[in-house]
Amino acid sequence: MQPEERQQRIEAYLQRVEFASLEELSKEVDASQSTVRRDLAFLEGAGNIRRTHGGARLVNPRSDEFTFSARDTHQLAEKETIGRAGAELIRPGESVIIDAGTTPFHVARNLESKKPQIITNSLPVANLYASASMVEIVVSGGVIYPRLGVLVGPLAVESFSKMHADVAVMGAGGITLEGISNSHGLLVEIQLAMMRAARRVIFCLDHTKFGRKSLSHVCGLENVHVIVTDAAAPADLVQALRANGREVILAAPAPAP
Amino acid sequence: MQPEERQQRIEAYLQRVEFASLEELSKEVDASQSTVRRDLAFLEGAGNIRRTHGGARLVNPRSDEFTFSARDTHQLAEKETIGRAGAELIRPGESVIIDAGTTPFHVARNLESKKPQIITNSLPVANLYASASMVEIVVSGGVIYPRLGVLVGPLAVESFSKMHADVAVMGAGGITLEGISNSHGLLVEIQLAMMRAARRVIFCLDHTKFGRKSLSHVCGLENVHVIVTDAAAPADLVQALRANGREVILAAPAPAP
DNA sequence: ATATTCCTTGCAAAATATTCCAAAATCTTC
DNA sequence: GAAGATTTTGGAATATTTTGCAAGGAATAT
Repeated sequence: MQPEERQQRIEAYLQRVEFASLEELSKEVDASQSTVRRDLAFLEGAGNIRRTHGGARLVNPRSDEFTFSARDTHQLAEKETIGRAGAELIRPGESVIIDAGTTPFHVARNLESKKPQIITNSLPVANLYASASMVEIVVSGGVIYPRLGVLVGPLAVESFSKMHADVAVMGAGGITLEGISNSHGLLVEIQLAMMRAARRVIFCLDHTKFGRKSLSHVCGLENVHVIVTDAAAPADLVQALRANGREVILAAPAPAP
Repeated sequence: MQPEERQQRIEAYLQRVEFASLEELSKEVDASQSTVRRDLAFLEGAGNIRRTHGGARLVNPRSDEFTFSARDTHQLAEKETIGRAGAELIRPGESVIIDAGTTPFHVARNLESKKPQIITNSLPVANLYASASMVEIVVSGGVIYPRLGVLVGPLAVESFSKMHADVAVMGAGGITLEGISNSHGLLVEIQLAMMRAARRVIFCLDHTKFGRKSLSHVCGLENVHVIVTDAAAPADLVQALRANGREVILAAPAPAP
């Protein structure tokens, strides 16, 4: 069997089962585990597959920044790190707009001690503090966009255009020197309304978003005040962003206790 | 079993039961308690789960855990029965306003096959269909009222006053011949807006609400078109309501499967 | 206050991954 | 075609991660 064919079969098989062990795969394509490992390493590089201890799993192409799958181990450590660093930027008692998306979600998680007023269109964020009375949380109206758990539509836009907040904590699908972009056109309008409603705009993006352009252009860099990312962000782009006048914060992993 | 699969199963199991002990979980996934602990620590980091002494619980439960659960558990069967009967009254494709509260929640649960458009200010209801694309869900804006998971405040009222729906499925704290009453004053204004927005108003109340008056008066009976309750409702009051011109439906328990 | 249960930490064993090497297969070049 | 170079493959040795267990300490119950 040709290597290419073998890799295709591995991918096809994972397409069916979502997850498979090494043994399973090596039997499926009739090759040694060493070979399958190499194939998986290659496929992982291509981005469609994710290796884990004991096997490999399909990385759902839809599972981008805005998809809240429970099984979202995508850059989890980085996002949590960014979440902590992002929360540092919020002063106690401020009103904070939290965007949909997993990275802003992690900021929200670390916000409890600041006793902020949170305004959001993200159901996961809303649920986060639905039972904790420390945090006041305002939910925008809107139609639920199925897989994302985000409220969208005119009602959502309208909600934000009537509000004012101290900070907006935003997420996105990509950032370049040309600006911010994200993968869901529906969200652009809402994100713009959020940014208009806030005095300070913080974008939280893990390093994989750097240099990437998603489908829809959101805004240029002039609307962005602070960018929080992790240490693995490409140094050249970070430097260029700083030269452009943006404050870029590289979040350091939590110190070992 | 692979770590990822195990973690998924833990999460799936918690989806079902909302809370589980270490022993329970370790038996469920057939791993040592140490391993389950580690998995839980990881899942907690991901934010979907909260560890407690003796086990773990879901952070954003898919049901009405935070509503009135302690009081509710022994009337669960009745409410489910009422929920089924209430759902019968909805025609396919209608737009339905769902009130906050556990009984309307149970109606919502039985509504999937009708492919309705749901409009609600209840987070539990919103979460119910957040990932199912069969049902379109519109969420009103508002401030989260902590333990109830309801959106309240001017934003919520305003949302409903701008909408029109076929039916409103309502809950309440009590019903007498004088009308409907509710224990949370904050909700009254919103309930009135909901009722104004709908052509048909259905109240779903278990038998314990009959003859009871709660703190705040909501409305007289003239605004109520249908009342759904369970078979244990006091016969005299039911009769009086019917004499008053209300349609009262006594929901019969579901036949054993 | 005592007892029990539960959580954390450190450790050794098992499972899995990585690296290295030789054999087989494939591709170059003549 | 054949000899040699290059790549690919399978296996073995070595690292790393994960798992289960046990001891000590914290939280909860009696």
